[in-house]
Amino acid sequence: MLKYQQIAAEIETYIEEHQLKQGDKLPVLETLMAQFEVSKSTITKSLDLLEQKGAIFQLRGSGIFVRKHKRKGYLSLLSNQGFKKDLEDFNVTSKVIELDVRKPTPEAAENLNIGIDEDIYYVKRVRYINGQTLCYEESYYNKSIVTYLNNEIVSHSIFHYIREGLGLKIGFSDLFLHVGQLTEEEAEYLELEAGLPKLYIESIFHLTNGQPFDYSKISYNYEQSQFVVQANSFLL
Amino acid sequence: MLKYQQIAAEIETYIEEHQLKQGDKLPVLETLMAQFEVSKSTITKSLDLLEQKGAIFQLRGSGIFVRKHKRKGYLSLLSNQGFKKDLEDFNVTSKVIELDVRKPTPEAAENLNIGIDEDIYYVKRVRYINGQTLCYEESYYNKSIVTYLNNEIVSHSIFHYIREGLGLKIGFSDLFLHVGQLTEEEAEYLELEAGLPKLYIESIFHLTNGQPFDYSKISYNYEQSQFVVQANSFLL
DNA sequence: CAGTGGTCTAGACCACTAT
DNA sequence: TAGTGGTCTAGACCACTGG
Repeated sequence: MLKYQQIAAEIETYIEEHQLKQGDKLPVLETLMAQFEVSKSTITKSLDLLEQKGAIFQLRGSGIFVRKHKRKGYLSLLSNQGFKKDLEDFNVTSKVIELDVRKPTPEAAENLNIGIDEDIYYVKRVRYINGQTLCYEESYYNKSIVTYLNNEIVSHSIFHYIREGLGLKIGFSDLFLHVGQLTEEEAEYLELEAGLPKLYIESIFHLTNGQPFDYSKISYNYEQSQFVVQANSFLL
Repeated sequence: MLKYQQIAAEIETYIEEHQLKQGDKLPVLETLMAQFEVSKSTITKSLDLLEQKGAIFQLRGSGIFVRKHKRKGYLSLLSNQGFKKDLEDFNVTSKVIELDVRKPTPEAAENLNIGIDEDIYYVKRVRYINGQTLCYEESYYNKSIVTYLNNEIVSHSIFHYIREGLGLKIGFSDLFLHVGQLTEEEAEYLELEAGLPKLYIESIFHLTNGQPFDYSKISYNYEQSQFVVQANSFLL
């Protein structure tokens, strides 16, 4: 682990363990430099990381302060992390409805940046959190990248398998969010009524080299859909 | 304007003007250093900024590439920018329903970090975008910070006035997002039916020194509620 | 293994905050 | 105006990608 990541992690742990609150002051730069025995730039990089994550804020001429929101139970939506791993703290299970190799829809081909004659894995799932329906999901995986999937893999974490099993490096994603109403089919899978609200997300995941490998359309149970965004500076 | 911001802006303009697409390669670091006559760290900082914004991605050992999503008409939701200024490109107007000085609700006092006996400005508005209803909004401003508001200010951009008129520096915000159903009152103001979906956002805005000055509860017309998140690395 | 991006340093100098 | 964070430099060295 890199120095600046290590230091960021340690500072975060420190804040956690000492139960520091919003506005509490951290040691000044010089102290931190001495304490961690690194140069100013390295400390600065650590602090910038924590600032991005919404853990602290820095005020030139004044100091470094803890930043914290008080509410629990929200999914953190950060531009540099995507949906956080918070979900994994809960018991998430999946029921596989369909899994096969087929040709992509024109829409899927477009988003995966492939021809409509190339193979993809098609996966349809319903996911549950603590026994309640979480989302209904249709996914398309570029088969020339994600070369193999089976029922076992798909009913657990596909992404974990992609990283660990296939050794691929996931880089970044584009998420498109809408609010809408459940269709009959979605409502049935989510055990809700048609016409009720849904959070609908289309996502495209890319490897670190920019190749898209997964295009998914997901409808979330609105009762489970609450998240927090910690925003920083403003260009407004 | 700082060097690294200036350079980032120029690179972004360059991408725009040359209509570069996802995957197009930018010059290597050494070239950029020479071209802008700055040190490596400065270029790196510019590029990191652009990477955060989702404009490029960098691949060690390979190069610097353009990153772009194709869809238009989405509000960009970035952790380091909040809701982007995209909205200002459209014609947004406001109708003020209520505006007065009063005592905060316990909830507002809690979120503004003040006592329930201190004064706040209470504002209720409906906002329109291109003639359609955009959102219904209830806001509480800490009067000891936002010392004056009137109908004229409130029917235009309150934040613009806070920055320019009052000379305050806005630092960061916490947004809490939910999906839900419109109440009778909200539906009436938004010219929709009760029970239809809504995007509901509670937001708390802080000055650069961490003081909260605005607590707002906003219900968005779901037809206007679509946004994009460009996420980067993964801790998953 | 050549090319390229990433980390880290030591230090000069600048800009903002609070008193 | 003292204290504190932010920018920028020049350069050494490291780590990854792809032919």
